[in-house]
Amino acid sequence: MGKCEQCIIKQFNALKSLTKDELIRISGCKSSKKIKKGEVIFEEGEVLNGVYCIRDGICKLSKLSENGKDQIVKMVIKGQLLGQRSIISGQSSNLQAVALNDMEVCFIPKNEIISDLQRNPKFSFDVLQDMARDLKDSDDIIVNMAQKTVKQRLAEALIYIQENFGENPDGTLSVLLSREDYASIVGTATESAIRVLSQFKREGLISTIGKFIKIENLNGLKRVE
Amino acid sequence: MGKCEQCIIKQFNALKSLTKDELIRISGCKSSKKIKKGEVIFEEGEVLNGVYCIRDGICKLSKLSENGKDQIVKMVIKGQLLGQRSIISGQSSNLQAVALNDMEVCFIPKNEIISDLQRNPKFSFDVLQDMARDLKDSDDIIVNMAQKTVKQRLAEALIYIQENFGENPDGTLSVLLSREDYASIVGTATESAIRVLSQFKREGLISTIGKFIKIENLNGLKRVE
DNA sequence: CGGAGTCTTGACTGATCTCAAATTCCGTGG
DNA sequence: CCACGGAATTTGAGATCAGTCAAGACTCCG
Repeated sequence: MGKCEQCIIKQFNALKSLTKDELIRISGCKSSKKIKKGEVIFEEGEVLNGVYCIRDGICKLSKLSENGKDQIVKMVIKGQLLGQRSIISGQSSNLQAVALNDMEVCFIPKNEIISDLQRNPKFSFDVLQDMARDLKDSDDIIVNMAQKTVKQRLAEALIYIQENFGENPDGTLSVLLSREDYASIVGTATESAIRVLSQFKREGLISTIGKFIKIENLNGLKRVE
Repeated sequence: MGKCEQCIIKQFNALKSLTKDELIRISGCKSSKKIKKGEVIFEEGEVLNGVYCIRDGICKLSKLSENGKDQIVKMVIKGQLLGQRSIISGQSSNLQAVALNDMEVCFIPKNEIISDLQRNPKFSFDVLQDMARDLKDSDDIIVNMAQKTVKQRLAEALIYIQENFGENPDGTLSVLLSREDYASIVGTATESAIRVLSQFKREGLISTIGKFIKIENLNGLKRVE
């Protein structure tokens, strides 16, 4: 099992602010896990006993709305922490986490994290900054959901995915999402998402290679109204 | 000018976790301010030099969307802190703050807050918990915006306002909002908000006393589909 | 008694949802 | 290697929801 002190992944999240001693202690009680595509990491309402440090892969965080549809609220990627919010607030998770591809994660028990939060102000401030960023992102999403059309939201989602999750050698988006996932991100019916994607394709804004989507005209997508 | 050490308002926010010495220091450099209804506390994009502790009144936090409409993201009430997110992330504010009624606030300079955050883990953890709660609220709002109808969202907004901001002796909602404000909360056109409110009134779910709204049938509102 | 601003209602248009019916894709078993 | 069945995707058509524009009513204030 790897050692946290030497793990490069921590550079990308708040764990980098822990001291060497703290990392060694965490290293001793963490557990590594492999999670397969489609597997549930935790359920909505589940009490989390720790946080996950994502070493590889991507997962979606979603919430079931009263009308029975899933809404994807956030996607978490390699390098980031998962479950911090629930651990900090002490509440059960308000979201479900599902792997979007094969993942490798390290599970760090709740007590370790909490005690570091209360003892290491630098670490705690770092987590605070992460959450401040998340909060700003959420505000933006709220405004988009409330004020923009499905077409605009889908265009922005595609751009966001390309910019944040990267692309394959052939230029296609590296994250493979079903049409239903796209609909869940945008907050619309699956058929509506499909229709808009078809339209983008007809207009030459995107193309498809197998099941993968490739952005052909970034500026065009940005200008969608 | 009042002393923070003795101020009861701090019971309701993270400032309660500061030590007596820290409070005395803050008390020495804070400034009290009165803000009139409708006045702008800070603009979107403005760099904040501190946080506001709200001693009395309510304000709305909104963001201008690209289509020119304001979206209210959150309302902040007596007892809560305003501007923490921007101070922590070090970014300019992503929201505009406008007083919804006459307010009394204390302004605490940025440096004081930051230094306390970095030195007092209990305070820092408290702020962390506040933000964790805000984040959960935001998730819920995203799902509602994406999946619920205008009618449902407006019904929930009315219930939220009653539960969180209280009511006048005659049972009307104590916060007086314009129809445009309601539309901005729900994320819809002013006319749509008006129409739905009229409908609620016809159906006996709410009534109006002057410009004030009174909830007549709470269960009815909860059952709106 | 005028505005100016807010509120209300009507009529129309466009966006989105839903239900239904093809069509394509893909893994499994023969 | 191919046929088959189920799932995902695509398209169509009609119904519903919500946005826009326009006009009139109401309120507040000087």
